[in-house]
Amino acid sequence: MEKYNPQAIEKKWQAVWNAPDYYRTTEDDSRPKYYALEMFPYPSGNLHMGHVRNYSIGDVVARYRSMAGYNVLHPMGFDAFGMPAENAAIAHGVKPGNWTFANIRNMTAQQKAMGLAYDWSREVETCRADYYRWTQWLFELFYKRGLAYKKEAAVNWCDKCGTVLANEQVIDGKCWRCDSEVHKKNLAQWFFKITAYADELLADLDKLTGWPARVKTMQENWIGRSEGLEITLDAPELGEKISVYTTRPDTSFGITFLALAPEHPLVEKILARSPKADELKKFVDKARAHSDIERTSSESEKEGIFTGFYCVNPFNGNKVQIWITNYVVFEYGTGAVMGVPSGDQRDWMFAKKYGLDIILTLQPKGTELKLEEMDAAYVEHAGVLVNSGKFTGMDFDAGFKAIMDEAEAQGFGKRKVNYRLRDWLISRQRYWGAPIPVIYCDKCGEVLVPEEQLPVHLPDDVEFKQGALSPLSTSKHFVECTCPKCGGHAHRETDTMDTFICSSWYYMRYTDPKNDKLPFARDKVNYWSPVDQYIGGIEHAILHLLYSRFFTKVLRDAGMLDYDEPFANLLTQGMVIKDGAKMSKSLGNVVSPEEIIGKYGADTARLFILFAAPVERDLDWSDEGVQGSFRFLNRVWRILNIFADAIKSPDTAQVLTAEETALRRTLHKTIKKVTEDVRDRFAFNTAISALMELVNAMHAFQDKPINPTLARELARDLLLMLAPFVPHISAELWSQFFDGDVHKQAWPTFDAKAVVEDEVEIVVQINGKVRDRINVAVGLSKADLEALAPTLPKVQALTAGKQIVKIIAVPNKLINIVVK
RNA sequence: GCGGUCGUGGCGGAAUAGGCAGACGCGCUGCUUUGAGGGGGCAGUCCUCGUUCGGGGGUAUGAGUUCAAGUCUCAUCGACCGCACCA
Repeated sequence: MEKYNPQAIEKKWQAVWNAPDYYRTTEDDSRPKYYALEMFPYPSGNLHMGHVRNYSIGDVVARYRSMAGYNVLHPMGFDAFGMPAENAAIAHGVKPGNWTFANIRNMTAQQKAMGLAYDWSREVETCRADYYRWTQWLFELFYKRGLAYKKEAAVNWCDKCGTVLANEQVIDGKCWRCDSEVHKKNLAQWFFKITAYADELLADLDKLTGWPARVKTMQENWIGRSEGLEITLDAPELGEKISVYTTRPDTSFGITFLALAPEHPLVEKILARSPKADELKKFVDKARAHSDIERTSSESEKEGIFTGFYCVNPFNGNKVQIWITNYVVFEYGTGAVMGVPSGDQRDWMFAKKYGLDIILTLQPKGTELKLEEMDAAYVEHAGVLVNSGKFTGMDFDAGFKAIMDEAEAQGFGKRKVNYRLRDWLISRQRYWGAPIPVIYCDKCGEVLVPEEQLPVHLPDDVEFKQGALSPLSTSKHFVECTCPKCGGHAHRETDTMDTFICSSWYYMRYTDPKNDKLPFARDKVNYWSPVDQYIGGIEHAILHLLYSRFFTKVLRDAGMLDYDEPFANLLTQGMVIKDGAKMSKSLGNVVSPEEIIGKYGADTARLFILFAAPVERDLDWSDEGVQGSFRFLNRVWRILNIFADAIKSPDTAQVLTAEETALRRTLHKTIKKVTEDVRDRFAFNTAISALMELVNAMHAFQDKPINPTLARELARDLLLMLAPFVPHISAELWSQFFDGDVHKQAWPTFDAKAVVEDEVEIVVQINGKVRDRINVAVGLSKADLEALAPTLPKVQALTAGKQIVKIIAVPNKLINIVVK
């Protein structure tokens, strides 16, 4: 018997699979389509275990679907623009392109060494001109649809990366990439108007029945829709009107102060008029200087200063003090907030701290609240209105609505929907990205580069310096240009696009990767889309997954495709952990995939990673566990070699022995379970454990003869089921016993007759405790079981002298006898 | 603070529609095979009392629903994740 030699086998079969047409997929196919997709990687240099896990899961899905009769699209590519390439250029003087392509070559070789079933002819690399040409084209499409605009704003700036960041890329006030603190900077920047789709992005989450609730909740929170009322208050001394936004219009009669953000435009006017301007200015400067972290932390002390000016509550004519505070967020709502201490805990604390008036406007039904006895605001959305003019006595819901109606009727208020979601800041002051295809003409202003002139190529003659602004501005030949409209003097935009734009449409490009007339043809994208199964890490729950949904909706509205959501089903895999922490260089707990594949082979690496944990959960790396997986493959190899003679023998007329019949039953039960686990639940760990049980059962025949027909059936179906998980060893053993290619065979179906047993073990319980097990004919009726139970000797012994109150029988499962 | 997920052997985990808790694997123990480079096969392995048979207990804790609860309900404790002064 030859030894299992994974290195030799894997090389041999990878050579077969690397033939140009082996995995080529076309639309011209009568089978139903299935689009399996893993999030494409950033070409950092080497695959890590997270990649291995991601691709192993995707490969099982793709290979299984292909065997199960689908026309499967399973592509791979690289998210190839981004900072690390540029940092390599700064640190080592390597050209970002050279660095990137070398990494892509290396990682592609590693992916091929994993035996993944990709259609490489569809590979997409976002840093290539034939791809970013269409990224630029799509920018122009957004621009023409009024969804791309430039504006000056206080934006998030990361010093270390030397660029701005989108809100989604700021995590706890820190840069998502380098973890350094982000601060605000006023810059003129390009934005995508994602807020125009806020409502649909929120509403369509309901359509995503194949997404984890967790991800949908995160997106829901991020979009942060709220309904409320915008109220305008007169400030006669200032000759101004101030708008505030509230989600609690029912408390409007309780306004006792008005809080302005330090950035609010009215602050300048107040400073100009106030006798205590110096004092106010000191406060405003201090508040503005605070970092985002300090300002958005709910633990920060709420501070404010009275301006000396008043406005008027339009509901009851009350005089309301105008304060400048450090806790109102300028970017949300109107940047000004009405203060109702009785109904909002922050306002309550603020009022207590500065001794402001408190007016009660709502109290629970049947209870009378007394301000002097309260030590917190009453914040429930229920109760009865008090001190609210003609609305007093109404219950919460009626009062809420009536007050909004009143405000709208009187013209000082308007119902309004607000979102936490802000527009997507897409400019980056970096080199290694798709240039924004805009030209600024001295005469015509902002002009799009004409479509036929795309792509705007990245120039070579740039200087890289740490923290320098927009490297593209150092290229003379890039910056200077003529206006496409008037031919006059002009210069190019020197910012590039956020790489998340590149990755917002790559899965569409896979459907038509060579198209040089359009980003993709409508019929092709419609044929393959939506992605049937998308697989990746939870870290993209908001960023990439929200942006991609936005892109899909915009392109649908532009008539380029005909569906609403890009990813029908989403699987978020867990992390790979070792010694209780995520693998990382700094912790020194990294296990390199190359090392494992070199030692045990790709099949073992794949098998371990799929077996060790359910796909959604974090996976604890275990060197011993890897050995266990290797052991299992050796066991498969050995038992099929032991069966080899039988497998190759002709059929005999002999009927199966009882033991053989039982083994065949195990086989068909396994087929049923593995099929359901893989198809319906992505429960690869339990599918593999079922295969292990089957192989264990086969080992009972290692020393005795086995019926050739059965041996053949076992070998066949076992290899077919193993094929998606461990493609190399399956292909090799298949070629030793059977014709054709295991990966082009149909997935096995179970024989319903073989699964049926004549007898089944029934558990007999007395008062819920197992007291006996009996074998009865399968399907024995409830009535028969109930009649049978009291006659059992063991039951009679244990129930002697007691009264049987009730007998519950569940056919094929159990009997429970209740006694007193 | 708000929202979510989850607590099962020494470890990773299983129990899919409320019906035998601990499948499968790791580790460990014993037996076996001249296998002798991290080899293979078989058996045992939740705790506890009892010689085998068997009895009792057991899924974070406490209550509840039910003939029956790891699974459902409520409370408590703990872990992790997301959002977080959004008015």
